[in-house]
Amino acid sequence: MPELPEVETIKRQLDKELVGKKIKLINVLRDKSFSGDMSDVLGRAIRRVSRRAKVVEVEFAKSESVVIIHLKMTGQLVYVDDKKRLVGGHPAIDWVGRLPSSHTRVIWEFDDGSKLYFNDMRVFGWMRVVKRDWYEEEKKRKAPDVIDKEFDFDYLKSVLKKSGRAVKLVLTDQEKIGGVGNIYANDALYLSKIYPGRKANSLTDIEIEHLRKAVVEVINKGIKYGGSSAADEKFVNTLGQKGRYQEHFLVYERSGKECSRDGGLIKKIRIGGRSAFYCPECQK
DNA sequence: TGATATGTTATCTT
DNA sequence: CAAGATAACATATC
Repeated sequence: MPELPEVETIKRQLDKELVGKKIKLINVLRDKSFSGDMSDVLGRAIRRVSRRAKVVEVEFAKSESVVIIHLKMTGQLVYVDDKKRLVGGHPAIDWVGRLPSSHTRVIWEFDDGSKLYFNDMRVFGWMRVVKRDWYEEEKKRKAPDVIDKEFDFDYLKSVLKKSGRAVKLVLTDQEKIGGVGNIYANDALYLSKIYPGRKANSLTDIEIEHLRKAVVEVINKGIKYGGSSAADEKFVNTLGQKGRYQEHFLVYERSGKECSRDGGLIKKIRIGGRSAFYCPECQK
């Protein structure tokens, strides 16, 4: 579930809570979920939590290493101290249930007794300790984030013109554009009135600019509403800070419902093995 | 029981 | 070789 807005929401919460705390120990309950040499961050104080595309980055004082975290489809981070519980990620019972849960893969314990739980039902996500220098070089080779200045008309056009794939697949291709996943891709295409299956290289200049604006708009809206909690809302109560973007979905998970623009019935199709939602009346 | 699931990547197949 | 399509990862829910 987490796309850029969800990861940004998590990043902001964690940055507010974790800076200055020292990690006492890291308890790895599932080997696949953690890699790298943790001795380089144990006992070090957290300096900053940041984000690049869908990756959370944790920086430490007096350390050559950083910890990077990818939640993939079902990862969630839950921070708990005496008074509060902050969560971000996949909506699952862990948000409000007892911790650690059967999905808890890694636990960080801080010097003040607070804890950070990394839960991940499907175990696709990861936490990695990597060298800062190596990671900085890696990042230079990555595609720009969709909210970076670099993501302008010329950039998007050059990416789209090079591909004959469905435009929705290009939008969610992290090699080309950082941070957009299925939810926001569907909504951005709806906003710009473009059929998700259109060949990327068939878009006109005007459509490309509409699409670029729409992507930026839905991503910023997602951040504003604290991300989205998609389905499974029944699992969340007031203890879990669930996002509210799902209340603003334009087409995502709205198949069979009316398009708010012209009343057309929203259809669900499959593109590249993933679901795509669109209004057949206004998306061409 | 079978289909489906929000992300990424390895492995085919053109 | 490269672009594109598809399977795979591991688990839960409808």
